[in-house]
Amino acid sequence: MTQISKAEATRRKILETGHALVLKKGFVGVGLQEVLKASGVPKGSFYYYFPSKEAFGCALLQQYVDGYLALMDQLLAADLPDGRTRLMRYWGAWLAGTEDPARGWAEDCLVVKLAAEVADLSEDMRLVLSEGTEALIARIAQMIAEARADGSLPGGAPAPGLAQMLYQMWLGAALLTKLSRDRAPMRQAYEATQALLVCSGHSHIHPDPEED
Amino acid sequence: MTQISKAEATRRKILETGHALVLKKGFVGVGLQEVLKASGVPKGSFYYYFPSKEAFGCALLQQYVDGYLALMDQLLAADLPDGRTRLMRYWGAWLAGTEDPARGWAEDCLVVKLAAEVADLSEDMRLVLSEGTEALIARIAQMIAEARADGSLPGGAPAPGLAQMLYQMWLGAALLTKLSRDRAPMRQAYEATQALLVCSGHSHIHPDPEED
DNA sequence: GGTTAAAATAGACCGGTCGTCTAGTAGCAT
DNA sequence: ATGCTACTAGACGACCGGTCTATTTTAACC
Repeated sequence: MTQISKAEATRRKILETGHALVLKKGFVGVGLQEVLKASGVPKGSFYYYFPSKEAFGCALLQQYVDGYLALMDQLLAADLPDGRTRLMRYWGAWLAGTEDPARGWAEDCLVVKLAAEVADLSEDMRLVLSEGTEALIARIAQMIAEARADGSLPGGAPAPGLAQMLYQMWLGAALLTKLSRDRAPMRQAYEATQALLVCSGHSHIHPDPEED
Repeated sequence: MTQISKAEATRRKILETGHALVLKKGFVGVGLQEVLKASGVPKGSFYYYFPSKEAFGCALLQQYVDGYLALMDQLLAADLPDGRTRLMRYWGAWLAGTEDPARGWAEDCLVVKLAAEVADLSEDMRLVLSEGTEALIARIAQMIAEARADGSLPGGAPAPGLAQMLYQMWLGAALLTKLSRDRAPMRQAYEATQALLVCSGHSHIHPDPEED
């Protein structure tokens, strides 16, 4: 089976190198030539592995969200004291990545880097990212629900809305951190998250927009 | 003095057209040629008005933040029933722009569109945007403080931190809205904002990260 | 070992990139 | 009118963008 995986290995190598490059320079900011050279793959080979740059971008994003979601599931399956700990461990990872302690994983987030660029550029890429975040938010909501079920978190606003709102906040925090080169927004988000989860019983976040 | 303003008018025209184009296609995604053609300005003239594409980008962003901040000051100076109304009017503008009702102004925000791209691309552009958001957050904090002073909003978490947290949330909401083509995140942000402003007395967002 | 199909590559293609340069026009002051 | 500056004009260079066709290398099979 090494023959099959040989091609797959090359494909993966391109994707991997592409990820790193795109994270730094954006999608349109990176040329195929650059990716290929960095991957040690000859230029002519690109269209053997991908039908177009856009398809390459989709694969890149798909691989990323798959990996991310898998990590989430791993966290969901991990046995930890309670649901609240699990949830806060997730947010903590935004601040400081699981392996690399200093560099949080917010600076490595492709959603943060590419969402705005991709949204107007390619419908296919947009969809991959959009569905990815949707699935992610669903998992966060699940975490909240479980934490409430085991009593480690008080009830309050509906979990799905709260999850979305929290994710939004962290997304914005990551963007602002990227922009200001200061981690204060991330810390702010962490503290706000704690506060919101505990006292969300008071703040009614309900899904009807009826009010003046 | 029409001579001076003639050149200035052309410069402004380039900036204006550039704004629209960049908003759709990103900064690196737009070529000078395209901007110039759309502006009706010949290609050779560009380097008379701007020393480089980067400088053009800085001017573009500077013009944008100046305009935005001016709009904020206008809102701050407007006489409205109370501070809370003023503040919520600001957030309301994110949802539905002042003039164009359907299309909220979140889709037209250059910070949302360019922050991630510019942060790694150009230090100069990054700084313009970063200082812009900083000033913006300060004005939001001021609004919160004034609303508390006139009694239309209860006290609670320190205004600067709250302002930053709210802005982050809206930034993330705008990004998610751009990505999903669904305004639900924006509505979510609006409701969460109301809840947070009113019940922030309970949720202590204090700047010490001491707890298990 | 020779045939054949698939995997992988080389390199040309055309158009666009930013930026430079020189020649030229318009408008005003003296 | 002359000279001077502000501004326009577009060709030009070197390079890089994504894409494609033709070609070579590799492996499989009998």
